[in-house]
Amino acid sequence: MKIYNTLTRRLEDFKPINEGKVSMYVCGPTVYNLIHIGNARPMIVFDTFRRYMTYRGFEVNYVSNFTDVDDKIIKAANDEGVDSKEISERYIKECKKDMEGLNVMPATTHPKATEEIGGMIDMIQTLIDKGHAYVAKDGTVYYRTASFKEYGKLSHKNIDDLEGGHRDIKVTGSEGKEDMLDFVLWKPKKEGEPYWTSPWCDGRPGWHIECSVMSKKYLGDAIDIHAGGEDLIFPHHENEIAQSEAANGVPFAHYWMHNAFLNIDNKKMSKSLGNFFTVRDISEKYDLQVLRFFMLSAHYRSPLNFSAQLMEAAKAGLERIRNCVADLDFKAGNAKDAEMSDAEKETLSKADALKQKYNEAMDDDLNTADAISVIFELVKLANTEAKSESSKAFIMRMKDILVELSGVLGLKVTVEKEALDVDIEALIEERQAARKNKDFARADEIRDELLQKGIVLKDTREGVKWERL
RNA sequence: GGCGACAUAGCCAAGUGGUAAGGCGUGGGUCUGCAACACCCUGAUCACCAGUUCAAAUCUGGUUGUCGCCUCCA
Repeated sequence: MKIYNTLTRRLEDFKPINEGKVSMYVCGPTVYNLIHIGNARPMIVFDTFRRYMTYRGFEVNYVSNFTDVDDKIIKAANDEGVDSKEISERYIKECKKDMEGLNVMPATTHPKATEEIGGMIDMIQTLIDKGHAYVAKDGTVYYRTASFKEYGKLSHKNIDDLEGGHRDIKVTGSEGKEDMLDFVLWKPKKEGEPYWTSPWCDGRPGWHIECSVMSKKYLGDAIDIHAGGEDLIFPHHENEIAQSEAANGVPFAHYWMHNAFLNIDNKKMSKSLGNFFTVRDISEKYDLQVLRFFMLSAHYRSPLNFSAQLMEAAKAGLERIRNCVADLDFKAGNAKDAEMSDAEKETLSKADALKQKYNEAMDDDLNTADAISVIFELVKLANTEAKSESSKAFIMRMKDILVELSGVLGLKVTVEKEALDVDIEALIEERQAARKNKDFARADEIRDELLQKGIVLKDTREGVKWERL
């Protein structure tokens, strides 16, 4: 397995700290609103990575946090006149609902920042004790960036550039800082804000310290992979490294993985541009599996553009895979229990070769676009080779491979078969009779009627098939 | 100003030295009462220029263009 490591800027062979195990931390959302489709990209990408590693036999310990204390949450709470906990709990619940729709597996652990304050205070104290942090007059605790020689190693920035940069925007209210680059570990409460008692002042933690602490607690001082959106490289992940390595004395994450951004109609998604979509918005128009398929159709490190047209294309593509699986299912139901023919065995060996190709694609820094193309090659093979006279064993094997490989991508391609209402069945039978009598007007009438009820009929060589819209 | 990414057919997107995967769409055809599904056929010399090489989309240099980070942000 090769992974592109942001730290070294190159593709590296993945070597876990502990044989056969993967410890992985993915920065989760700040829960002040419904998650947007940009939030969904890392969730889907790294969930797919996790599924693949699991598929390849690794035991994956996957931790993803919820940041549930933050300015935006407090603002949302004040706007609504409710407690900030009410806001965060509400949106954690909604986020989990969206994740389910996207078929993103729950993490091994989903820690919440507010439940880890004790650990944060401990780590901040350690940093102060080691001289990596200091307390300002107002009780704010800052990280002493200059004390960490390797600061900038992830984002590959050099500190002089950062300090002497030509940026006009200066951090305001930074009088207590020794250096402009120092960042907050703990800040004093303001009126109406949630707070915790600490040795320095009543207040709350800075954003960066949360992830360092939660990662340490649930995965240990050194972890295999730390992942998130590319915008987090600086300052968030850079600061996490500074905190964790200064406090723990060992390299933090061995591999840093970052997904590129999702754009909307070639522009960065933002509320001000009016091109802002929540996952919930999309779910009203599409099965969220379509969104997942869409996101995996490009490499995770490439910027991906979102548009209505592309969603339609994704929908059609996913439909092609599902049609194939449904078709195999249908044929299997009628197939005879016969020995597999030599031709079938040969086709299966082709399928196995494709499976190998799929693994190679996924091993290559999670090349899901290539992996999907392999699935389409399998679809073509199945559509061409599976016939009504094929053996059941052959058909089932082809189907299993398709379902398995799609499943590793988190794509559900099987359709739940449900019992039809008796009257619907009667209508289908009546229509068949009408067709036999060449009463096509009546036949079409029935088909339209069923369409109204959301049932689509297809007349195939093997008989009538139906599916729900 | 600093750092970085990208530029492949109508659209999306793999491919990082040996004459361009896959999907969507388009057009034509087969199957079907029709429709849908499926199948067959249909498309690019890889932004531009120069160089390295027997050989480049793939390496080097340059040009142009798009974008991201440097500020809360997936």
